[in-house]
Amino acid sequence: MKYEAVTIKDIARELGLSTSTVSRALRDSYEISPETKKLVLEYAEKINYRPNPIALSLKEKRTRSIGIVVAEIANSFFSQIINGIESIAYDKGYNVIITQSHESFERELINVQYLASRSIDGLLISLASETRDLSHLKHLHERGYPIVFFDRIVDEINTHKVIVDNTKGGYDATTHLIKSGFKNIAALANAAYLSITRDRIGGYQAALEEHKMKQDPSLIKYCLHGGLVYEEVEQALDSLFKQKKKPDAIFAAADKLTTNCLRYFKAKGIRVPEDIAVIGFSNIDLTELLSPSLSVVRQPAFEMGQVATELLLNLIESKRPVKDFDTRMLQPDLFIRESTSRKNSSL
Amino acid sequence: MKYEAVTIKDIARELGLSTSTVSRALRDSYEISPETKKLVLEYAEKINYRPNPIALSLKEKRTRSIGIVVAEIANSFFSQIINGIESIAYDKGYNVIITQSHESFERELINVQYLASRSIDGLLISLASETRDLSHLKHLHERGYPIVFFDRIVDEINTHKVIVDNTKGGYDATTHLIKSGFKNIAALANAAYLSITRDRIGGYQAALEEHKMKQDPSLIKYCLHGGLVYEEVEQALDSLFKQKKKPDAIFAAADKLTTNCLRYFKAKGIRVPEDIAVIGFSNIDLTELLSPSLSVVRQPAFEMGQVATELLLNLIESKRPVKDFDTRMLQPDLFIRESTSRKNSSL
DNA sequence: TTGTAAGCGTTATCAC
DNA sequence: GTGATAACGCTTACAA
Repeated sequence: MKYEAVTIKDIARELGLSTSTVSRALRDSYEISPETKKLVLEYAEKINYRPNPIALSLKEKRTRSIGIVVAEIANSFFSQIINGIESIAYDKGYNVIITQSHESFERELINVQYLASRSIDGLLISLASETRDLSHLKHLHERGYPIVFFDRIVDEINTHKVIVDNTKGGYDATTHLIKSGFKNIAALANAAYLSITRDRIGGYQAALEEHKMKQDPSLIKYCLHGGLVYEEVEQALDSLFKQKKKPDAIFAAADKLTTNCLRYFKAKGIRVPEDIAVIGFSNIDLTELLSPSLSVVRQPAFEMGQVATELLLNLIESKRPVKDFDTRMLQPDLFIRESTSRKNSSL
Repeated sequence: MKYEAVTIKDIARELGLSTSTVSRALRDSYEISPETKKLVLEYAEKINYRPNPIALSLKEKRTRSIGIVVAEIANSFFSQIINGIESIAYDKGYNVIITQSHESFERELINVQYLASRSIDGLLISLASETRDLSHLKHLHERGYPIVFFDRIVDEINTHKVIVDNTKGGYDATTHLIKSGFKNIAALANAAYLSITRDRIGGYQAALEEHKMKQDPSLIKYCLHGGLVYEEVEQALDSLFKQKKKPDAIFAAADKLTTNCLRYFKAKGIRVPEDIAVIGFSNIDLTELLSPSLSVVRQPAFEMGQVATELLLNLIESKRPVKDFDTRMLQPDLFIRESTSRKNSSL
């Protein structure tokens, strides 16, 4: 069943006016007599006329919409970012179209192409963990299409970017574990080639180095899909715990990695923090309700969404091609709770 | 900076052909000579031509997109529904536009109008808790606009609907509490006029009645925004605990109500389940990691999204106006965990 | 086999 | 103060 909307033509025909008169009356143009305006506005109201944004987009070559690609809206970090994005976008009269990649390159490609071709005016994207080939984004960027990266960024494309200081986050988390007296600190990370992985693990390593702790590469495990599937985390942890020297603490460098880690320990009867301490890079909002309550590095996600959107709208509304691009770095916060507290701490 | 896409005109000009020839060549029409086709396709490929879907939409009066309005994507129930919706929609070649009402009537109105003004072919909606005036949806529905309601539905609009058996969910949860020996069972619900509230509380009351328990209206508290803001829940619980006869168990009839309830108990030092038992109507995926693990009524959210989408696509693709509408009712599941276990149970 | 023209809904420009 | 026309990008009768 096709839904037929009311158009300016319908109004014009009904009132015996031309479409241009109706159009002008609706936009309250000074050229139109008060009587005609009243007539048109009242009739439009009566039949509930709404301008067709598709037609407007075609004409104006802009849609007043921006597109988002994130891995998973079910992830608190991303849903908080989205709320930040919406808060700015709506204010400026832009609508927001949300899509999910589910960490799949193919899905990301489809979404980016759909969004770009649908003539959204600009794109906010955090890459899928599978994504290594960036040509789909490079093409768009080369043609002047406004893109802002957040969270998972890339060096190859020179545009605005918003991230948290991931190196510091990893460093702070690890330093906290070291100072709490843990000796054998493992790390569980997303795909190795992602910017967030590189930086967070970099911070972890820097902390170990600074405290003269020996570095054991076999203590770092990577999950290609960021722990989206439990089995991935299970496998990583299985192999971690099969080693002779078992870790006494673990730094989980992403949301899903953290929760699936906790699931694993619960399933295996491994106690936190008695048998192993856990600190997560996580924005889940139930951390204080977990058992034990969870120590985390938390990102200012809402703010990240806001900043990214402001940068994108700048790009979109700029009159001339933008050459100078910013990379904004926000600060993460460390929240220490029960999951990393050790009674026999050296502190 | 405006992004200028390649059009058929550009190709036509470059190759010295007419736009119609180019159009036909691109769609592999039988009328076009192999040589011309080859020429056009190769050049289109070379300059990375993509048809403008805005123009197509204007022409075809369809967008192959469907719109969603939910209260909050940060709510697991809704994000699971959305995943179900996407799973069907993508399969059928439809794209999905997600919007949030944040339980606000005004925001819902804006979203519905944006979506309906022909950016999408049909609408999937769960009402905002604030929404009492349905005229925005009635208008659309009367003009034949395809709408499917899920979760929070209304009687006044006759179209396809998908819900869970909320009455049974409320009944099962309450019966479980009664059988576990709790005597003074309170209920915390969303806005009173919502379908889900009516049914879930109806089930709660039916269970009390069946077991000849006295019904105390002051044990039922309503939160106008479904517990979206903590203060709302705090206020409800404060007033609940100020009463002389304090509840020994509580049935929290929605996701955010449940988690904010737990937050409140944690803050006040009220132990669960020793001081009060808690059962939630919730799809959060961390229930087993909470302390104590949480008993819940869980909805088949993914499936609900799938069913709703199938119904919507039927409406959209139907050749004639649909007169017969379905209300599909799915079954909720009861998961019993620690938060409702009482040592001195009568069982 | 290819080109011309109309139309989708809207607005800007130019007439009257 | 109002109307006719062209244009946005595309498809499709209808002509040639």
